[in-house]
Amino acid sequence: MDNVRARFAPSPTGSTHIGTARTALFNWLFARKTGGAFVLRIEDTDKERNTQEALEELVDGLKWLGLDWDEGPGKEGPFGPYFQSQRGELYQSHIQILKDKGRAYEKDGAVYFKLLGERYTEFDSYHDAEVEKVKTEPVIIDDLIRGQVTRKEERDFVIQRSNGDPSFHFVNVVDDIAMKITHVIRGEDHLSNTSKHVELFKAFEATPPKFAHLPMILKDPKEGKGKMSKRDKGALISEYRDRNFLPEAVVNFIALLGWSPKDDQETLPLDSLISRFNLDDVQKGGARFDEKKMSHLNFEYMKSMPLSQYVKTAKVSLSNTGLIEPSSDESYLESAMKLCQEKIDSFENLPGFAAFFFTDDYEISEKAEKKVMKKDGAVERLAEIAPRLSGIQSWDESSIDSAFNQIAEEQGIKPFAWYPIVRFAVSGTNSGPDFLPMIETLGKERVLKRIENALAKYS
RNA sequence: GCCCCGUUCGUCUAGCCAGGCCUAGGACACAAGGUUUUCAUCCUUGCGACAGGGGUUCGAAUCCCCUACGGGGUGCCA
Repeated sequence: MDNVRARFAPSPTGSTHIGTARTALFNWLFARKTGGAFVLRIEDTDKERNTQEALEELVDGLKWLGLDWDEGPGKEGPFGPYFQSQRGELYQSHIQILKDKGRAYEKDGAVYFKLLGERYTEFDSYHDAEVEKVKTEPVIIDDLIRGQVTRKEERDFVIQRSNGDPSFHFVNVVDDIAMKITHVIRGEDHLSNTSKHVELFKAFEATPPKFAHLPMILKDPKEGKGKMSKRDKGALISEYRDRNFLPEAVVNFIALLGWSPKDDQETLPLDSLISRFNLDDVQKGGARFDEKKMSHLNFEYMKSMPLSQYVKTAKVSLSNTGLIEPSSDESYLESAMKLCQEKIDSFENLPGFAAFFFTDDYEISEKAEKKVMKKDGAVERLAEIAPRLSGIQSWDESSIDSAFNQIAEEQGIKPFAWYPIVRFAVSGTNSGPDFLPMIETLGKERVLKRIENALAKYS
């Protein structure tokens, strides 16, 4: 395939939806895969609904996901401008072309596209009125995912609204022609409209591009019926950014919604996605969003991050919650994060998981308290281990280990008898990072201090 | 209503176009067990699907038809 030109043509009317992001991703992947161009075109013809904030969010979102464009806002190319609101002249001249050909006419102040064929009127129950219809030749939509789809348009449609704005169907086609778009990859919700577009391409004597209609992303049935909407949980990509999900994981996840690499490989970073992506492998049926799988993928990426980068990202969520200062001890932070990295699946949960490393004001789990401290002998265990730990000269994992082993041996029981109690005393919970390294990292002073406090509280 | 598209484990999917290798594979989730008995990690095992009915065929998840169900469209929204 030479000279592939794919485009992503969103209209900035609200927050960026996960389905919108996937459409962008698939276009981008296809362009990168084929060595073609990825064009970002802003369809802002609906003046009432478009906002600057929505545009910024869209652009930020694409950048965050790592999707760059070859032509578009901020990156002018030979077919600009890339805002439809700035292409009025082109549309006007094309309205005129259709009028000159006798394929457009005015009615009620709007301009309609005129279909070819025998006209008749019929009662239409959906519109609850007599409407004029046209017996047109069937239109064949060449769809890379669904094969050939045949449809008929039977009513003239508006190409310019009475307020002077050209309509979506019209600008879409005019720009696809003008920008020499070869492949139109978009949601299945456009499939039924595509016959309108093909009629328009034909009227302009242009070859229609190849189409690929992506399956819809459906709502969780618990949330209702239909396609996922912006109000649904997990629907907005800004949500993932705000929750500190890794963009690589989000991209990977949405790529797997409707597409599969055909083997058991699932953790696919952007460059693997490019090399393996293929439009033929896109699923036809709708997909449902699964937050658990999203988290799983996020965890995979979190585990494989280099520690230095993990720490960098962790700092953001830790300082947002006030747990660390910019001046905090870097090496302490690093060893604490090393223990967290293998345990938790999102940076969102990090503050809750790791708070005790950074503050004495961490949360005490009542459940853990009941389970661990309310047992007979717990306080005694804590009291007898304190002097042993206090006696350790060089505070490292193996010394701590032998302190526990020693007392265990003397009493003829296993060292694990002490673990949960000490863990609770120093962290307020019965779960967390691996025990010994955690104790080492916390440091002798903190550990002893907290055991002392616990003793005072529970004695 | 009409038109178009779809339907494999709870979920994402492999297999379908080129029918036998499918007693339908993987992942997430879930459950049980294990990991020198923290644990949200890790490992093992388990659970679990071809929407239904007809046909074609020696043979169908794969091809055809019907039904059911789901989705989309039917706007001077995109």
